[in-house]
Amino acid sequence: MHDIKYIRENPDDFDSALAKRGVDPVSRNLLALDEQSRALKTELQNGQARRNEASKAIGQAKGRGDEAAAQALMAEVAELKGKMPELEEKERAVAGQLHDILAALPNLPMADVPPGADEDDNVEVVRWGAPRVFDFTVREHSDIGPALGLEFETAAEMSGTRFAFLRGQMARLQRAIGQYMLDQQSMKNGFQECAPPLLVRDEAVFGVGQLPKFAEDMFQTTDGRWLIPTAEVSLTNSVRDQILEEEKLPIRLTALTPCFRSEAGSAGKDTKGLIRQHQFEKVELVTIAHPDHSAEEHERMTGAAESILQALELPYRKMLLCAGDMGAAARKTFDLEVWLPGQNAYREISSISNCGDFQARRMNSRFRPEGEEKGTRFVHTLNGSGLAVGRTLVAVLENYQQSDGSVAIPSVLLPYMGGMEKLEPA
RNA sequence: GGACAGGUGGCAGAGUGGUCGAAUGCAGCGGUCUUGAAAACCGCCGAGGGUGCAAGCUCUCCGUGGGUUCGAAUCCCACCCUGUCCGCCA
Repeated sequence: MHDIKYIRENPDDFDSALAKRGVDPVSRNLLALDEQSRALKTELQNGQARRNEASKAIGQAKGRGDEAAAQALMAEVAELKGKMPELEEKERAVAGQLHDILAALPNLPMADVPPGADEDDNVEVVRWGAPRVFDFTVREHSDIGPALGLEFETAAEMSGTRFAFLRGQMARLQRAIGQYMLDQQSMKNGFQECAPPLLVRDEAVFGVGQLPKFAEDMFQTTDGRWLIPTAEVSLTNSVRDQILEEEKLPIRLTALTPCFRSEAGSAGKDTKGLIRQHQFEKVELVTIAHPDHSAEEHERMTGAAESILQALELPYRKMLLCAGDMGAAARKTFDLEVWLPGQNAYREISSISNCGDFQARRMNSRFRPEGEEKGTRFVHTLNGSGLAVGRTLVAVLENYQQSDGSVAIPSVLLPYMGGMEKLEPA
């Protein structure tokens, strides 16, 4: 949700920032609506002021028993009221139109975000770790997995494609990964552990910018709620409609939850294996930040996600997304891409975004600045995966595979594996 | 699912047709006092919008949306939510 005041003052900056994302100029149209809306408001409010004044006078006239004066005033108000509904409706229509356009526009990319249309224009920032050299033929996780308890057919029977059934040691390893990451983020990186709802209302989804545009990407329950596509929705909405004390910032939250995505637009993409599922687990990070510190929080959060990959000794690269590849709510996004030797490619395992005040405006999340400054300011919100559990499992399987079909357990996960040191084929 | 009670400013909590954007308390801010602090005392203190260079003027908001009325926090209707009890249930 954009600030119409900002657009009023910087229409060209606004258009050129959106142009970076491939959006056609809209400020002229918006400002015309804005002007119309304000003119209608002023006219309407003049009418309301007169009505209020007259109504008060009626009370006073009746109070002193001047029935004639009261009757005259009542007639005046009645006439006034005749034309007000029409004005009201016009004003509402224009304001609604303005709101709808503003609500559908994506966030403005920050100045240091590279231009570009899609992932080909993303910029590599840094590369960490050297891909392991294998002295045998490397396999993909979808080849290694079935002998180790990763069952796709079992799941397909009951749920269809894009679901997996994890059995025995494989289920255990996934749990270990989730537990380890949640422990790190909460105990070491300072994010408060949360267990939020998985079903949320329209407003919550609108607040983080998924609605109205991305309804088809989500699952909806029969009573109209949405299954969260990411815990970002539940965690970020924990401050909706609030005026926070400045000293409470930053608020850093984390949660390990299932995520549900319909993957409507991705038919045929990543159909093999665990990469793209309707249901997957993820450790999410969310920071509610002071606007002056969101950039440094963004770096900090990215570091928190990277620390997991480093501890697991999984090679990765950090990408700065170009304007066209970012999510609608983001102003700047880093992707972490883990090395998958089986696919011979880097694949996204985390996405960390600074949303500025975009979500805060939609959720009405503010804070009261300390000191003499009056009023309130919108907070900044950030979110990132720290990390996606399913894709981490994929990375472990592929990077730690052995020639005999077994998979070694990364040392930091050993305390979570109940004595198991490797996954062995059945 | 059934019955009842409620939803008011950062929080607590008055207010049942006009003088109510709303008593009071707490918290917060400014000041007096004090070596400093506390206490005490004095003052300020909801949010969003329109208009204006500004001071100011003005509009909207008492869960949401409708309605009654010259006038609604207050009356009516619908919906949403919260609490308590009962039923059911992991």
